[in-house]
Amino acid sequence: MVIAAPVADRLRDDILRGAFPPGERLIELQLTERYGVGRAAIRAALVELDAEGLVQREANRGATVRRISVAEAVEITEARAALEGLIARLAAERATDADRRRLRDLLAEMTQAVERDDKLAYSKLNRDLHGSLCRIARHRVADDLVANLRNRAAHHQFRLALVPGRASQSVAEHRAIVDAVASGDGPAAEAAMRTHLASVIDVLRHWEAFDTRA
Amino acid sequence: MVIAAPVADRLRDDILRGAFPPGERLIELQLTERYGVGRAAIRAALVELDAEGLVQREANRGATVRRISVAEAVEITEARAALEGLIARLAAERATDADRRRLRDLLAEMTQAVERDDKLAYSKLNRDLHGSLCRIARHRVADDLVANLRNRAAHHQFRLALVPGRASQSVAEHRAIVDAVASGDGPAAEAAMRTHLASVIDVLRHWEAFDTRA
DNA sequence: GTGCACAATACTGTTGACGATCTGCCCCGT
DNA sequence: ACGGGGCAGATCGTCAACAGTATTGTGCAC
Repeated sequence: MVIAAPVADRLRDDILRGAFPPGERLIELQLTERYGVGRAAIRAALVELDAEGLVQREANRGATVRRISVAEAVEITEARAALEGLIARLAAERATDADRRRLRDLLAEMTQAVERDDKLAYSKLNRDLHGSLCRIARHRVADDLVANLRNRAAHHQFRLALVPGRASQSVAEHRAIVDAVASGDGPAAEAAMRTHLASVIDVLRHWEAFDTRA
Repeated sequence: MVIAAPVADRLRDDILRGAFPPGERLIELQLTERYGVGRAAIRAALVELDAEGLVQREANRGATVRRISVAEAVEITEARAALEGLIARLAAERATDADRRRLRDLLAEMTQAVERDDKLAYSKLNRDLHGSLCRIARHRVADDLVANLRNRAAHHQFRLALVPGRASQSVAEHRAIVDAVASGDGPAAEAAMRTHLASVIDVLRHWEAFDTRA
């Protein structure tokens, strides 16, 4: 976390980009070869990612990439709503004029991305916007927690971007957030962020009903 | 975290109960003797507690018990307010009749503890009440995050209980929370929980102004 | 007395090997 | 054919030893 742990960072990136799908076994000796470090370093990285909730370790059975059920993704998003609500409120109170301009620029780019139907760019801009709010809010504790929660649900977030019609609704919700932050209205920003994530939860719940049948 | 790591648990308990004060160096060889395990196990425990934010590790310089500034305790409590607000709301929606009775019993005991001026019992009941709400809310993700945040700020929480007149105000705030949860009013429970933690933050901020002078 | 180079110390970081435990498979009996 | 016991392979958990790095203490020049 604090100490430079390049191995954990690389492994985390690989898991998030899908190099190791959920449920995949993470065998220490294989990782040793892949990253060119000793088993002790791999072990430390696995303990760290276990604490982050990205991998699961069982005694004498090794580590696997943690599977996140839809129900758990809902919980994660609920927690995100609470914390990002706080962040949005603080961002509204602390944003400088430059910050406000930057948020509006990001929103404009998002709108264009939706018009171009460029899901990849939209997904990136989405992350940028949430990341910018975190930076503006200057709240280390909440930032770290939210970053972790986002990582945990990353797979489901990716799936979300592919839902037809989702992007246009999402951009409208983000517009409400940006408007509230730009006008310095903390409570409105918090409410808008909660509304946004509540709509994400709605989509997830929809899947839950569907997936449990399949 | 998931795996049985008795060493990390014991070390965490020892840190929380003050056996290792903030800033204390945690030397691996000494911990080896204290807990009767090899250095590898100690190392894993330190990585785990580092990820939890309880200890700080620096490259080639070892681990120390993390010092939590008052400013950081404020941030931690702000994040707690957001998450425990969610928990209180869910608890209000999900509490059974037995849960409601139990909460009222705890509140009655807290009132008596304040009348007896029994700060130790009050502190324990305080933890029990928050813990009960977490259990009732049945929200694993938020529970885990809150438990971690509480641990991180444990020292400041302890100091809080010693402020004169604090207990009577605190019990009034808890009464508002319990009343809202018992009557099944989710939004009111969330608001009451936020009010409670906002008053905790007020006390912390008071210290901040005082401590930075000293 | 003070500042600096240098050596001694203490501790961490890493490696390699060994024993313990679990999993999958084969063989055998029914 | 099917189920259970045992064997072999794979993998984790642990330990001891070595190398590398930061810190502390000492002596010397000024």
